[in-house]
Amino acid sequence: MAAARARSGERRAEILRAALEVIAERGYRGATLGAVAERVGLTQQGLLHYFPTKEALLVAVLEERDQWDTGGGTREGWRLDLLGSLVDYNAMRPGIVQTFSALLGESVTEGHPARAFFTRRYAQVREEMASVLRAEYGDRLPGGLTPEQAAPLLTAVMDGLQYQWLLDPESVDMPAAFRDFLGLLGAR
Amino acid sequence: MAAARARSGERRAEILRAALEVIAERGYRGATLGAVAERVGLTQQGLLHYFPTKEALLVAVLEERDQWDTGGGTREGWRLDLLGSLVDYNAMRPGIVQTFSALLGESVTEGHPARAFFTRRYAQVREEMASVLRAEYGDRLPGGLTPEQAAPLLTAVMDGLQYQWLLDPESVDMPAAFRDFLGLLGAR
DNA sequence: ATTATCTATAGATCTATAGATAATGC
DNA sequence: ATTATCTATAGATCTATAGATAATGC
Repeated sequence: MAAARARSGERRAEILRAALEVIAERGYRGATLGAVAERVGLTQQGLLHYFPTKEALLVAVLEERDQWDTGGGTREGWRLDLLGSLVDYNAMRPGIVQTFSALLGESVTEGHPARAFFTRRYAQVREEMASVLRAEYGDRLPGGLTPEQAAPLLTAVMDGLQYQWLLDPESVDMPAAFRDFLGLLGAR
Repeated sequence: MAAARARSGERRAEILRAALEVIAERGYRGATLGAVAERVGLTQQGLLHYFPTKEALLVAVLEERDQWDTGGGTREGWRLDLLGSLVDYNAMRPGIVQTFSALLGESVTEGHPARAFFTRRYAQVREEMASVLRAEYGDRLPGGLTPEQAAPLLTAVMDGLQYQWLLDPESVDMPAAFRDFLGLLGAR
């Protein structure tokens, strides 16, 4: 069959895309291998040929998502004014934001396979944020905080706004609110 | 049996406590009626005598939790300096925070029974926060934002810090970080 | 009578394993 | 040979319904 001509790498990418959608809709625990398989025209058992367990599929989704989040590059090179644009960009991708937010919420439950991933990720994001802030402002921001104090707040605002926005996009202007916060950090 | 002497109201309260624990550990979708029942020494079918469906149990948990969150009273009467204490208090109740955070995360998925609850709740919390801020500062906070601009940020910081703290309590001093943020809002 | 619980069980799912079959690449 | 898929199926669960039994409150 012509469709079967797709190389293995493409098939895996298709599956990851489908998994991202299904997780956005139902979370990881609520997602089923069957639902993901159906979206790519495979049986559930056919899908297990590419990812041997449901957990392996989640891990692959997380690894890919972490790259997307940084726009392909590292967060290392970021500048503060790019953060606002990142939030603009996220506001155009509700599906991705929803996958991420659903997984973050689930990850605090016991034995969740994404827990270690998120713990590690946040430690890293806080460090990178602090370093971006230090590059911009030095050891003390105009608002009075140190980069290390501001970093967890910056991260918290991004995540917290995402939930409010996902639940009620009409009422919450996520990018504007985030810029308000950036203004607060940088106001002298 | 002596244990059977507990009145129906007490039994329901026991079940709600157990449900809160199980949801903290596994989320709503991951929680099973059997696990909740076991904790109160009932069979799964016995539990369904008190709450006819799993969803009815969740709704009851949410209603009770919303009261706890306000410390028993309304949020209406709050003053800004009490918010810091609320976060101190939350830092002593990781189980409750975890239940709440797990449900919030799940609630953005499709058809989740807590979704309407959270949407309503956040609209209300933003209004109440704005009104607290207006009572304290008038139409413009020292940091330069209006109460309506600051309210979603305040809410976002609380929620976002909770996730970072649940994932890594050693690395995140949630109450201190929240006070840093309050300082930012109120700094002239 | 009503309330509290239990046993039995139907009816749905879900993940993962086993093993067959067909196509692809040497 | 290896890769891609499929059918069959084992083995676990899970929610919810039906109906019995025992205790409680009039």
